[in-house]
Amino acid sequence: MTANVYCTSSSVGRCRIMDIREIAKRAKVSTATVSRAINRIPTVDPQLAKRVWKVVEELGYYPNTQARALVSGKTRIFGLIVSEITNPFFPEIVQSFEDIAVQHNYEILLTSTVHDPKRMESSVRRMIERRVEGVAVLTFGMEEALLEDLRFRKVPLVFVDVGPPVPRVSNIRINYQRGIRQGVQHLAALRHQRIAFVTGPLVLKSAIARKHAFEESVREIGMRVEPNFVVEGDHTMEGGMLAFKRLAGLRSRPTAIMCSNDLTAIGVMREAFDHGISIPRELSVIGFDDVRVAQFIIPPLTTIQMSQTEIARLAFKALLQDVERDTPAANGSEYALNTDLVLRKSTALASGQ
Amino acid sequence: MTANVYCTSSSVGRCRIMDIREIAKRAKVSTATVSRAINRIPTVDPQLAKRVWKVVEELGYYPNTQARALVSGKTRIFGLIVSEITNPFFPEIVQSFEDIAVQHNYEILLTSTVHDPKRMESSVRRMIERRVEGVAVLTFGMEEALLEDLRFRKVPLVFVDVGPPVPRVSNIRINYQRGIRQGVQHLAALRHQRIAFVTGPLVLKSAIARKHAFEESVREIGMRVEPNFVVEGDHTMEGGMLAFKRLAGLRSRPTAIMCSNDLTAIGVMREAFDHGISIPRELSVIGFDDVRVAQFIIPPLTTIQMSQTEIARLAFKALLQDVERDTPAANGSEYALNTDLVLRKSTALASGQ
DNA sequence: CTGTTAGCGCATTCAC
DNA sequence: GTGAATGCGCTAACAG
Repeated sequence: MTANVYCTSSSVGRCRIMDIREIAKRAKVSTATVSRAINRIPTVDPQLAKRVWKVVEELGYYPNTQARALVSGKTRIFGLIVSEITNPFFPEIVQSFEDIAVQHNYEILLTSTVHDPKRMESSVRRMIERRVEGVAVLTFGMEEALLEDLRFRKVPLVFVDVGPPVPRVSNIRINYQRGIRQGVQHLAALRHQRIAFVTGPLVLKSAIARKHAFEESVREIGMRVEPNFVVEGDHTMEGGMLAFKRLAGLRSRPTAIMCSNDLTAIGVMREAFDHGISIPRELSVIGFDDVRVAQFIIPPLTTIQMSQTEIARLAFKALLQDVERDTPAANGSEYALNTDLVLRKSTALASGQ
Repeated sequence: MTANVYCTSSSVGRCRIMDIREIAKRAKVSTATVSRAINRIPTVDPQLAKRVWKVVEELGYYPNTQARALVSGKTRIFGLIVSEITNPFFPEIVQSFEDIAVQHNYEILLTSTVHDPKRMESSVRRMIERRVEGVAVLTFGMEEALLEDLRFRKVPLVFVDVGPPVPRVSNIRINYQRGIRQGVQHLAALRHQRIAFVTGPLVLKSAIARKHAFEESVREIGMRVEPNFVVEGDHTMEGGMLAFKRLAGLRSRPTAIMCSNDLTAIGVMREAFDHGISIPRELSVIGFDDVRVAQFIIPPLTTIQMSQTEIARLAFKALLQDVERDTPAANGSEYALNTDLVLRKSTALASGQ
């Protein structure tokens, strides 16, 4: 394809890109016909359509999406708000989301809040300004105030895990209990009596939910949760290291540690290594998320999987459904997502027994 | 801020968002004045400006960027093409790039090629359709054909590392030699005689450049490169594992392995672990990139750092400069970026000596 | 089935 | 310093 442009003498050194009129002129049809041909409206005469496409190809013409959006009211952009793209949990989702978006001719407006309310606010503003047709919120529990601005504008929303049960908002509910129960029972079966849990930042609903799931799972099997064994982390590797230090300082140390996410687990393992503690021989560790790198660290991390691909798929589906429906839609849809333990090499029989 | 909208009876159940006319009406000024006020044109009467802003705030009005772009010809979008967002090297760049973009009121159109020529092509198409004002290409060496389409449309481009020296294209040249030489000399100082190198995919110019830098550095200190010790990887952890298997199968095994990127190094370490080989006691490993997780794996990875923040900063700067210049710009700018060894715990004295 | 026409929401001429 | 009018590139009525 030769991407031709034509230059007007008036525009010094600046070449005007083709517009629909130029295509129409060269194909000897009206602009309306060009528009129809390009949008593959079936009622257009195949002869003409072919002529149009020929010119389009020859000149490397690409419709101006801004103009298109302006008149049609459809921008074909979905917003994607994540807490931080540098958390390895998110890139997989972004990738999958993009894959699907490309298939559906949608574009993505990706913003991250970096846990900063100001950035959260600006994210929402950017979404509104660009007139996204829907927004997937993957912050796992930040301010719901933001939501109001979007909801008010009737922008379809899908929340992962933490969405409030308000009308017109879809939710992907995650069954934390299932995977975490599997983890706890796995450790119990390995004769661990002293199981610790490093939480995420407890301002996040998802972190609270995981903590509750842990406590519930422990109680289910007739054990009690030692308060000292539940320490707050922040879902970073540094936080995991800090948490381990606190745990290591205890008189009676845990023989197993479950973590609210994989980064935390990696930090815990790293700090344990610095303390000369061998994993899994002296300490069992279980993560959460199953980020890609989890299977490559040493030892490979036993963790609880939450399918990133599936999250992306469901989120996109929810948004697309809302957009394609012409009736305003009474209630958002609800999706459920399971979590499951995946066994690797970071757990073993409790040593002291 | 109360994001008011007004509903017309004609639009059943659908509320019209404010437009500039509605603001003008309520502020009792013309649309031109509203436009000027919003764009902070200094010649507008402060009284009127205040009146306009008051209404804007009250109604939660956000200008329609599509319309704005259409008339001004400026979309305020920069494209960012990466090879794959799931490679932990990129999220940091994306994050930094976004941070800067937000400051400058730019939006990012992020696309990944996933090493697929089709996706590369569609990336370029998406960029053109959305009329981005510039594109940063961080694929480290994919087809340059794509470039033509953009270059032809006079879209400012900045390449990292692999840009051809064509007019109107900026480049961020990376000094691989510097960091890799440091790595090689570090290993030599540790008395390693048998140093292997796991390359990236050799279709990538950046991978070739790293390999050359390695070979050159080895020769510089009077050693020769054992051909068997240079094996091709693919910049993934799986590739690293495979590469190590090949290296482990050699009669005379290397005592140190340098890798073309950190993922490869992590794969190598992982496979070495499976072979019961202890790092760094029996094998020294050096990575490249210094991704965040490198400092948290066990043992912490000695690697060659290439500042992701700096890459993002330079790329954005190059684009912005091109955009703000009104004269078409003869030649793109050239930037240089250094690489440096960062010592951690994955290297040690050669054991067999 | 095709062409003509009228906006989409805004920035930017021009008169005033 | 302000307002009325024009057009950015395209789609959707409508008329033919």
